[in-house]
Amino acid sequence: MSSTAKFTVKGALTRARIVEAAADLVLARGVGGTTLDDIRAGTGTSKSQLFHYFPAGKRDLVAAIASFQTERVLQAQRPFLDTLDTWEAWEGWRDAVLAHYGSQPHWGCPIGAMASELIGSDPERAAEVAAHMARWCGYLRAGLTRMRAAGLLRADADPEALTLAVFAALQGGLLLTQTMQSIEPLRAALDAALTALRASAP
Amino acid sequence: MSSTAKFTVKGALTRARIVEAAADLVLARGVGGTTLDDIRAGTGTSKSQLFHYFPAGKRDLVAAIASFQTERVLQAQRPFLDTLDTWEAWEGWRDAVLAHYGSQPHWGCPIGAMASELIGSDPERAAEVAAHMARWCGYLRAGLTRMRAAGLLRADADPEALTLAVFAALQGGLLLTQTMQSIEPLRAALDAALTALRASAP
DNA sequence: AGTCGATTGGACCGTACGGTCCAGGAAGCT
DNA sequence: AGCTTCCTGGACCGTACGGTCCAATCGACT
Repeated sequence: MSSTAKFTVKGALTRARIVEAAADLVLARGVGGTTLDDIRAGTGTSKSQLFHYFPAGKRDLVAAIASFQTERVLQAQRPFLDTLDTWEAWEGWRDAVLAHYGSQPHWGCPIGAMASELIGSDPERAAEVAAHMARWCGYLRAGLTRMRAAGLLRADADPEALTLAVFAALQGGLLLTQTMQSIEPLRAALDAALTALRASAP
Repeated sequence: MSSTAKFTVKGALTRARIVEAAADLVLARGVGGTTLDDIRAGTGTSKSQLFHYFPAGKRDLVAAIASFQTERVLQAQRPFLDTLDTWEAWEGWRDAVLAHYGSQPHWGCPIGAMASELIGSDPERAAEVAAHMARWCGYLRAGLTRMRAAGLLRADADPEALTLAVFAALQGGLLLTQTMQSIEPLRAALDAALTALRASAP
């Protein structure tokens, strides 16, 4: 919410610069591992600017980063994400996900890692991140629901459970991607998830 | 390594008490969210004891916790983990995993969450945790390899890829378990993974 | 009993980090 | 131009936290 309200163009630009640079730092070193001074140095700004654009300090900044990363990752999955109505779309989606995460400067999922880290230290922010993840899941579930309605999935298939399975495979694949420094786990996880999905075809 | 060497029985006991209590705290609040004072208070010990039993301080303690949690979680999967040679064993394993994580006081995987958090702040410790995860994976891969040899999996099945897929489903399911405060994601993820596994049967 | 190391308590220290404050520009508006 | 609001720099502060130190006590062994 909010976004560019109450800032001039210049201000909004500076704010955006901070969020983007901070997002990269947090992706690389985690929320707890990134200090405001790191961000200040990495963006060529000053402490007061950070608190000018994010009055609640690190909390606000973290929330902004979560939104930013969510938009970025959802965008990378388009146009497939909105039209997961066919098996071809799912294949395209899988490829888009692999391409996006394969091209990132760092491994792992910005959203999943933040959620996992924050849940123990800042439940409120963690809930926000969880909401973003739920939104993401919503696209998958919507596609599966439409596919079932169209007869591409058996009537007894459970879109909710299948959604969770695919999303879990995605998140788990990304976690392993991080620890193993390789894209293979993600590929294997997604392939298996799609195989499981197809097992629910009539 | 090391373990009870150079400590008396009483000392080893205290050390174990510290590790166990600290493991719970770290599981609940993350590594960065748990201070040495928290641990001191939570175990009724003193600062000097922490450094007596873990000379390198938090780093040593974290490493000990990782080992402890790994043993605990591997133990919970036995005896299935050692004999993943049949489909029945895999079903049993799935149930054991669900039962173990369902009975924990907190959601999420102690190992996966630590790996994800540490990778950005303490690469050395993260590598240790990753090694534990690799050991865990080894059991899955060994089972799948034996199954292929026994003809329960097609000759063109890739045990390595299937291992990654199952383990990713497990870790991803646990991550969602954490953010959604429910065991369902884990159940759905494991069911889908086993479905994908069965798709590689002759 | 006496000795020596293992064990424990807890005061203390240095610093890194989140956050505050204020003063000095830019930039928009009339 | 003059006023007001936004923007920026950077010194400063309080404290939380990892880590150190030393003295007191316990306990195993001779």
